[in-house]
Amino acid sequence: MRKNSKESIVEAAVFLFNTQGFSGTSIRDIAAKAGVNPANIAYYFQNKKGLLEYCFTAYFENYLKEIEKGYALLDEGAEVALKQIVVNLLKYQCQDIQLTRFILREMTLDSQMVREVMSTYHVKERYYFKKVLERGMRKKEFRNHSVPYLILQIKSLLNTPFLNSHYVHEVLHILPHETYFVEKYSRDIYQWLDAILCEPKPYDNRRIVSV
Amino acid sequence: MRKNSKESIVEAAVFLFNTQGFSGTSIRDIAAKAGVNPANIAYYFQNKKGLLEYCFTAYFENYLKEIEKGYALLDEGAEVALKQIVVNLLKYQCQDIQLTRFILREMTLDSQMVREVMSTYHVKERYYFKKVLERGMRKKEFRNHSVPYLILQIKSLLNTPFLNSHYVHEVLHILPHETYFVEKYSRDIYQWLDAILCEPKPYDNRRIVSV
Amino acid sequence: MRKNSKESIVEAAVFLFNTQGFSGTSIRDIAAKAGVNPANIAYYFQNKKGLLEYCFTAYFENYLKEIEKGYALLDEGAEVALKQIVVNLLKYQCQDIQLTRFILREMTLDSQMVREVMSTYHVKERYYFKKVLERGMRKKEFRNHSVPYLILQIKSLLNTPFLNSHYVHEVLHILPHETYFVEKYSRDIYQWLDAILCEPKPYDNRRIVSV
Amino acid sequence: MRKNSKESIVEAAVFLFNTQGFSGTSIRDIAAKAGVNPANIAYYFQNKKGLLEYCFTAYFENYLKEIEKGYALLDEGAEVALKQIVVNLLKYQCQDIQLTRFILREMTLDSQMVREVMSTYHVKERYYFKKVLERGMRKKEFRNHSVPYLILQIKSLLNTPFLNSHYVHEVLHILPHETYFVEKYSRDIYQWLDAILCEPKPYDNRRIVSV
DNA sequence: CATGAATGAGTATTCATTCAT
DNA sequence: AATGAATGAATACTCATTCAT
Repeated sequence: MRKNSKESIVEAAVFLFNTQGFSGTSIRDIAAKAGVNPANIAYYFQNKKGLLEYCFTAYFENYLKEIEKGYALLDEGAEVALKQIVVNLLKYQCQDIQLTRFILREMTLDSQMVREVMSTYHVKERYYFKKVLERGMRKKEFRNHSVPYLILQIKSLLNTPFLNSHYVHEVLHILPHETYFVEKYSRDIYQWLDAILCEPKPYDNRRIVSV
Repeated sequence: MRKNSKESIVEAAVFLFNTQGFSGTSIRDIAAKAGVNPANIAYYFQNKKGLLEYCFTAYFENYLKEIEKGYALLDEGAEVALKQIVVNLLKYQCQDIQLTRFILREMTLDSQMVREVMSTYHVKERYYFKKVLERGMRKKEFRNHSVPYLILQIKSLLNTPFLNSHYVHEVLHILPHETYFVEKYSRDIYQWLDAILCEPKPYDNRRIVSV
Repeated sequence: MRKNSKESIVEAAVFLFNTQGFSGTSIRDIAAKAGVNPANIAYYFQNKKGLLEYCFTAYFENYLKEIEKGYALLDEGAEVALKQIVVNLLKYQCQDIQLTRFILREMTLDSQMVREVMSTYHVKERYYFKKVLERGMRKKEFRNHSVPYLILQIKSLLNTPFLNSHYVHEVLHILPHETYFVEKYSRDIYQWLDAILCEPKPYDNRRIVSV
Repeated sequence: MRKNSKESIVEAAVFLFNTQGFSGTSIRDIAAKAGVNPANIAYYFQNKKGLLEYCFTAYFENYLKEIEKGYALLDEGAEVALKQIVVNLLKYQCQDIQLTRFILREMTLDSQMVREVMSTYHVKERYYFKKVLERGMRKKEFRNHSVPYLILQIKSLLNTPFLNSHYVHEVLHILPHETYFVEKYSRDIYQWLDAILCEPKPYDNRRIVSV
């Protein structure tokens, strides 16, 4: 019926996974919303788990790329690289808030897949953050701090607006999907980095490309 | 036959909801783990949703109390109150990390219950935070800032270690359930508050009761 | 709680059996409506089937008595006896329309209990009707007719208003619980008996006691 | 795999509903008797209630048609039409005694569905009966009588043999499914109509088509 | 590519009943 | 006499999945 069955399935799945959770969503719900036959999902993704894996892989592959794009600037300074990573991830997660929220939520479970994702993507992510932070500290750009605790705090600030987008919208009246949000919120995180991490120096944030 | 059927049901439920999610956990799983008959769950909690509501209510009632205990110190200064709220919530969430993780995750869905919780507990929570922050700004204790964005960041830092306790443990090797964690992490948050929020002044954090 | 638990249980049971059927009614529904503990029903009636049997027995014992009261008039003539039986049964079934409807409906099933009731009460009932009809025919009071078909028609007319009391009320706007109904309806049945069964003779229906 | 799953489900359902009642019959019983998977019932009829509705609709749609076929003869006289309706309904109900008994029994409950059926089919049925009876009275074919009471009696005579087919068979030894029954019983009802309703005149019942 | 039919295993829930108190 | 706790079995229903077409 539809032009692009596969695409419309993913679209419907992300929407429903996002609002009801993975376990709370049935393949028939997805098929109904996508306007396709349930058996079609098995055809494209083997089974429900395959559809989940498809979403995870797509998300984290590109997620890592965004980190690597910032990490590539490490030679220009740890601060530059770190701030670029931050803004890249913010933007990336803004692109598809529904998918982001769903992935981040699912990552809080204790499943086989979560363990696999953590042992690959998250370990790589930690590697990049660690490299940047340690280099900053070694070069006296950054003050000394516990690296894991810094990563924890950076990730806290990066993920919460998306994971709790409903709360953020309804209670705080902040709209994370608007372009203004990235600008404002990245400035807040920069401020936190400047205050907590960076040695005081006359530095402006102009170098961070914001595209 | 069992001494405390009701209690053991809740215990098993929290554990399983935590690891598998609410929808991913069957009433039979819970009953099996608790060593009771599945029908007993209906007897005590009416249905699965009732068991969920029981957990939510218990959690948020006490959650609010912790905030209110800090808020009561407002006359001694906004900073004192805010830091007390922070450490209280950290400790409270540490008490039962499993329950906390499960509740925080479930709050990222778009269910009827989530809407209800947000419109009561979260709105009250925002009220207290707002009062403290605005009072701090009015009295020149705090610098001027966007209140919603401040709340967003405070909640980010407070929740993430628990929501992502698995990641925090496996990837960052931080153990949120150890007493050391609260000490270390609350100091990090205080540092952030001092740097971002508080007007520079010779102030020590000794006033914050850490019990 | 209640003064008379047993009585209030039966009352509630009859009401619910009547509206929802026996299988469609749960012991908890009954207990709730009667304001007693479900275990109490087992105490009084052993089990759900016992409660049913109690209703059946009470109903049919008195049902038969009403027939026998009419049958006792056989020496005064078959017509007198038959009409007395008719009016007695009409009145009896009017007394507790709810119970009557429920019993009559349940008698249309193929259960063990139904077979037992039929092989005792209904066989006796048929015996009395047959005796009266055959005597009427022998004495030339009645025209010759098929006895079973006559019984079938008499029972049709006697039971339908109660079995279908809802239809009778809502669609035909006849109210079988009003005293007027017995008067009017028994006259209709007499008219049918006179026309179909009785040999033409100057006879009035005054002899039939209407108490 | 089966040739006619849907048909065999309905067949099994009618048999079991007839003997045990709707509430007393489980979907598993039906599936077992029909030799299909229980989930198949949900596939075809959505749920148990859907299966019930299917039976009701099928029954009453055709039931009304039989009435209308007789009503179409009204121009040939009220008596002709009425007797044709009677014989049509008798035959129709004989066709599937099991379904008829089950439907008639279920109509004695106070459910939502019963109310709906009554407010559509039964109201239409009453309309046709009323039209025929009033026309007969107006044209002096019939004596004056209470229309609702006449309808009540006609329906009594028409339904009871089927509703109580078990009793009729076991106690009275009348076999309503044999062709002889319709002939004999319709003659009895005609006799009743002639005696009670029709003005005395030399009329024979030969006009009523008995096919 | 796509689908309607079908299924076995699983879901939450309700049931009548039991029993210690 | 009466009840709260507890249970095993049964309930209707939903699930992801398979497969012939």
